Amino acid sequence: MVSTATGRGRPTIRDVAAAAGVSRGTVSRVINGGHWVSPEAREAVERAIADTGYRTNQHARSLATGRSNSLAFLLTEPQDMLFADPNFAILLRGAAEALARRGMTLVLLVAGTPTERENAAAYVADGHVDGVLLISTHADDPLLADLVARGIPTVSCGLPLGFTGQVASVSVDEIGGARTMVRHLRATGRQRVAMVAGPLDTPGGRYRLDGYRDELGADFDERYVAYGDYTVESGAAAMEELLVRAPDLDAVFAASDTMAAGAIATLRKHGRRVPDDVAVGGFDDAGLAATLDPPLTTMHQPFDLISAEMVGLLLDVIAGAPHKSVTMPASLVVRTSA
Amino acid sequence: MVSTATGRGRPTIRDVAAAAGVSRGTVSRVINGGHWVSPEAREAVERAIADTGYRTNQHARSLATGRSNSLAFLLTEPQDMLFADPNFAILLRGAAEALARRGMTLVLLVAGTPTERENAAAYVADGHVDGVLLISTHADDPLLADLVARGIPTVSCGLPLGFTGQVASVSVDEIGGARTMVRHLRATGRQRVAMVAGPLDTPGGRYRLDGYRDELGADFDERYVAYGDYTVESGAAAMEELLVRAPDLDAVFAASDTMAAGAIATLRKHGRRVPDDVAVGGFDDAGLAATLDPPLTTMHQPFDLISAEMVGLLLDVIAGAPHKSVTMPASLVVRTSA
DNA sequence: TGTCAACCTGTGCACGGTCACAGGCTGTGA
DNA sequence: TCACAGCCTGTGACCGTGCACAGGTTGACA
Repeated sequence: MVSTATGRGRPTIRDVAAAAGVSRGTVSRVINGGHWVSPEAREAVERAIADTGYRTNQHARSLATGRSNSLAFLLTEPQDMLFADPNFAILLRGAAEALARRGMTLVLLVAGTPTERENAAAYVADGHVDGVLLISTHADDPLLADLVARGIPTVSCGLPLGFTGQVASVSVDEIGGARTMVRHLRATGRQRVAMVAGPLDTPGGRYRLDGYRDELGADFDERYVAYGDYTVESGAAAMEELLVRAPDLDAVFAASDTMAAGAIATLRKHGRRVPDDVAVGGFDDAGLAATLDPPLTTMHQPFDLISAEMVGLLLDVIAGAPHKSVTMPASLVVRTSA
Repeated sequence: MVSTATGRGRPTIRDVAAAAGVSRGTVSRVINGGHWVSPEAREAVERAIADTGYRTNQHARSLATGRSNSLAFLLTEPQDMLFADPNFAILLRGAAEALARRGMTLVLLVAGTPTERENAAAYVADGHVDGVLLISTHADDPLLADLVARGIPTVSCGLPLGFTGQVASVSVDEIGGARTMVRHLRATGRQRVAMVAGPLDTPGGRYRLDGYRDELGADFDERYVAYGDYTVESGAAAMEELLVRAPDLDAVFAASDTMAAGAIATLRKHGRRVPDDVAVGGFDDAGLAATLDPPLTTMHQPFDLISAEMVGLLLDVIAGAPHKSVTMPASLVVRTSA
């Protein structure tokens, strides 16, 4: 019997109570943990729930409790950089799945333009979601400052440079990953490993360079480093620069796959074969890595694990746990370019 | 003054009413359209809203109205095919933006596994969202049947083959797009245009082939058609088949960019130059189209417009309008391959 | 002057839960 | 026999909004 006692609409907690011969309070107790409820009452309620086909009304529950049972996936990327990368989709999907497993849902918030940012901030501040999964590459994001100031539970994807300790985060081991790649390049016999680094105000720009420097130790030489901004074009330009400053280089570690793609194009233009003359290593294992010519050796970011971890961490923060910063290992994916 | 009259929590409609010297009902009327309310009362309420910093509580509103002010973006792709394509992200982002403009939000629902499908169906049936933006490539999707049976407002992305007329949809002009591509190939002097078609139980498989056939008219020849399943590998295999059956072909129209990528690989393997010996045209303008070697000439799907149109259509359906099917034009993007 | 429509306003109830509190029952120990 | 703790249950208030209804005011018109 899936009809309701009252006859109209979906069965409510009252219908269940009536069917079970108990009060609303008891039904509520059974639904939420069920402490201090006699076995007979619990069984009766559970049967009544099954009989009536009762499902709790989230809107009513949210109104009463103030919680919403959903998290926001907040994107603060003005450009479509993240969007263009299949990894982003993996992150999004992973988060949605991790939430679905807990009976929660994911609300997608896009905050590209200033107007959108305001709306998103208002939406979050209004308590429509219990917390925020923040996806942002920029270190000095004012939106993050806003979230922190309002005390909204937040987990950042990637280390939030200006807010260390103030907000929980999940990030890949940038330094360790960079060191792994440099070690790999040198292990295959390369002597002079150059680097195309990213902007220093992003964690990927800063810490991947740190890892490169750490691994090289005394062999580190400023002339072998050039900078890009994660675009393909900037990688190509940085490579041009390196070929002038350090023409004897025999390997390049790019701080992102996109910049590696640009670097490869430049190398080819100048007649340097990849990987025969110059080995090229990237970072991210973005979608284009496998389809590049030659297929790119790179550091894989475990976005599926990262998103699951972010969800777990955020729920902890919501429950009152202190902020934590979790680091996930990057893994070397050897293809052809190095 | 952004504090509340009662002192605790956020200001409610009562606080606004008190501040404006009117009743709750009048405040409610001002908020919702404001018909039948005197100019003075409206002004007083508006000022009171600004003074108190009042924002309407969606949970309470949803409980009272039964509406949720959000739509679901429902993905029914078992594999990550859609996810791997940046176009998917454009679709998602476009939908989120179109909703944000209306003060609504987008809930992401992933229904890959059977369990996920059930949960998603239950979630939707529970009235957590007002309607569903369905993203599915499979024609006979049981989830769609379920949605239709339950009378849940739905808009499909792409023509839902088994449900013509039963559900609103937004799709690209498959036939017209295919004809445009074939016309382009012939206009550049190609005489024997072959086709790598997709599965006939998908709209892209069926209608792009129809367009190809229509455009060729009397010149259509069954031997010049092979089938794939949208994967790169299947495109490569179909191309092998075509080279055997119709070795004199001088152009290929692939029903997707991924299959075009496979076709190009096969052609190169057999020493046919692209586009010198064989011109290749694709469909979708997927992310990989621009980075293929040579860059792929293809039909661009306007996913940004499609998503906005889907949202508009779904809101119409929710408002009680009859189901409509809207077709958006695909545009030819000429790169190097044809 | 009475009737009536058009306009504006306030009030009570409903939406479907949660939670605090009071109170009943039972068994134990003084 | 009484006090009291431990367990279980029911009730009323409340979360913040929308909506139907009733009623009040005003002006036009017969």
